[in-house]
Amino acid sequence: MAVNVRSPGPETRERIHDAGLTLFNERGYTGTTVRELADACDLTPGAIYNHYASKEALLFAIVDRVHDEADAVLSETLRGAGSDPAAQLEALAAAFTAFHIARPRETRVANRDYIYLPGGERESVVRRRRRVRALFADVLRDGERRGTFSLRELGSEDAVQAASMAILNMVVLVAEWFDPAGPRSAGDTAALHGRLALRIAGGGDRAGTAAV
Amino acid sequence: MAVNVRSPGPETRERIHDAGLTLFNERGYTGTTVRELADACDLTPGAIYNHYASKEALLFAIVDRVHDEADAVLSETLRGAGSDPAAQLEALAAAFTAFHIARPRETRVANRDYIYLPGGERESVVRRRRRVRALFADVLRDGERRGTFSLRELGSEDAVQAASMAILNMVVLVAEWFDPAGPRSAGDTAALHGRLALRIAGGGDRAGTAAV
DNA sequence: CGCCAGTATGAACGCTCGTTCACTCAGACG
DNA sequence: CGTCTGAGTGAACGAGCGTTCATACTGGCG
Repeated sequence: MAVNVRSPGPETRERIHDAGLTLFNERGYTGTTVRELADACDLTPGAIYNHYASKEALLFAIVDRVHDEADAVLSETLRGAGSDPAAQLEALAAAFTAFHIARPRETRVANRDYIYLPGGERESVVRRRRRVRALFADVLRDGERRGTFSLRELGSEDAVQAASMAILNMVVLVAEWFDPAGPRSAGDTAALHGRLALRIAGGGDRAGTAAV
Repeated sequence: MAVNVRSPGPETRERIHDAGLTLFNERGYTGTTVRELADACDLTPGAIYNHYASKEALLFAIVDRVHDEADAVLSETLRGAGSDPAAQLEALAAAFTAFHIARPRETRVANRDYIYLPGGERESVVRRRRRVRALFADVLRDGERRGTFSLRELGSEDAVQAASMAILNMVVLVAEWFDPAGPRSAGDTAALHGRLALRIAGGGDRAGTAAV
């Protein structure tokens, strides 16, 4: 009856991926039904299964891809940041902020709904997330050891952990409040987060990063 | 057949509330079924409805209560903090951190699952959350105006918003990584967050808050 | 002591869930 | 030109969902 051919290549798969992004973001994974997914792509529920083995498989594809992209952003940023821990931290915080502003749906779904993945896949995601935490913590520890940062003077056991989580949470949750129509641009906000990260770490303000 | 009386007063209602806290926290609101809820309380599904009108009503009771408690903590803290913005900010960040460490299930459900509330109730919750954001932003703005904080020197439009969100996200998400069995106590972590908040705001370090 | 209010049961309600299946059809290929 | 393949339909599957209801029991009150 209706036309069967809507796209030649793997475009449909991508359309489902995108609809999953939008709907999982808005209603959560368990709050989204396969029929809603199908409606959003102008498909019937059954057709979804020509492209993904299950609803869970779609979630994993979404979460996995954004983690790939995040890893790429972080490692490229680190590679271009030199060896100064302050420069590294500022660059990482800024780049990761820009990444989260550019992909609000992806990052929100990844951060919130990965818990619905089946055991093995969830663990693999958890491992990847821990590696990101460790990356920030390592930069802080490195800077602390070399005297660039000053976290020990806060007088708390292992302030590195709390500080790196403070930086990471600032960055990861930026899309919850950032308004693209607001007075501050994405780039400006990313740069601001870079400087706030340095403040948290207690270093880097010495070499005139103040005025822009 | 089985014994019908398990508790005299409104204790059962509280048991359901607590099970909701645990299960919503672990699986999310839409990921939790009324039967799981009932099992966790040694009840049958129907009995739940003697105490709550619906699953949604239970969610609202949970979210509403923790917001009441949060409001109480914040206003009491502010009342006892004097008029110095730095002292206010440090006390607010510390107290709110302690609150989130003490109630990890409650705050996680409130922060994540309030989106599943029906229109009117969700809006009321959103309003309350905005008021908390405004409280922190107001303290920052006040300190900025009085020269206690230094956010303008970051060279970004409205750095107050970004800084207050950085502080709030640090505080609100502490339970995601804080380990009660770890080397740092809850009180110590709360105090550390108070000092990190001052760093973010760019003030308060002048009057020897360094060593503890 | 009789009764009522409160709280439980357990079986059912209609609905919607994720998924499957038999089938259709268009386009590519030998 | 016949055939095969990939992508779609629409109806159905069993399971499980949130919720309701007739019924039963019990402790406290008049």
